[in-house]
Amino acid sequence: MGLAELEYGDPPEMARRILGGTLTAGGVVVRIVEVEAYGGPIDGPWPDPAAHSYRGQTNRNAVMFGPAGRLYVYLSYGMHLCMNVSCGPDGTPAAVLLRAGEVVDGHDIVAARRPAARSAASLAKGPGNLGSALGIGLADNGTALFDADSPITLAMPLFAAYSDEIASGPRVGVSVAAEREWRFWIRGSSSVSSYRRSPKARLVGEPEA
DNA sequence: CGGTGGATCTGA
DNA sequence: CAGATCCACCGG
Repeated sequence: MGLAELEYGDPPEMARRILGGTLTAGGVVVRIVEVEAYGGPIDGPWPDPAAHSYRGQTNRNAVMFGPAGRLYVYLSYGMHLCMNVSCGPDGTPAAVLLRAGEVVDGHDIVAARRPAARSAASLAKGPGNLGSALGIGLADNGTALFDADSPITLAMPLFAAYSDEIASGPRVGVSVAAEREWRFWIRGSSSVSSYRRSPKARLVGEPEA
């Protein structure tokens, strides 16, 4: 069963549902322990100025405007490939950014890809490292994650994490809508990335320095 | 802390 | 077209 067969919730709800799910790609299995929710354009149900889709559809973000359960890959800061799962109905962009995971299988493969990792817990810690751990490329953009024949698949958790196991806070690196607590992680996981507020982050109405 | 790095978007 | 921006990471 994929996202499309479930009833849709708002992006934070979909983000919570994905927590604890497992991503599989080329012999590597990762359990997702940290995510962020992103909405869409100003005239949609979840206006979100921090979302790539906020200013409308472009060639890069087109996947988020399609059906749910597809992988949206983008290049961040010129060097890191980050992964999102589209989670809105077809035509209504919303996405969940996959920020960190615990490597469940394929440690050797990941270790070879991530020589800089200093511990097992940091192999897929942080969105760029997660993409690197799974060997994701821009060519994987658009992959149908709930198609068993896809090279990359996402399995939803059999049981949703209890809400007292999930913590939330402001999104990382987001300079607008910083008051919105749309980042979720599994409390106690050592693979959750360390929080860094965007250097430019301001709450709505907060005066400019 | 600073250096690194490239696709993408915006507005001339 | 050039310039600004961007949902980071690493080493020191």
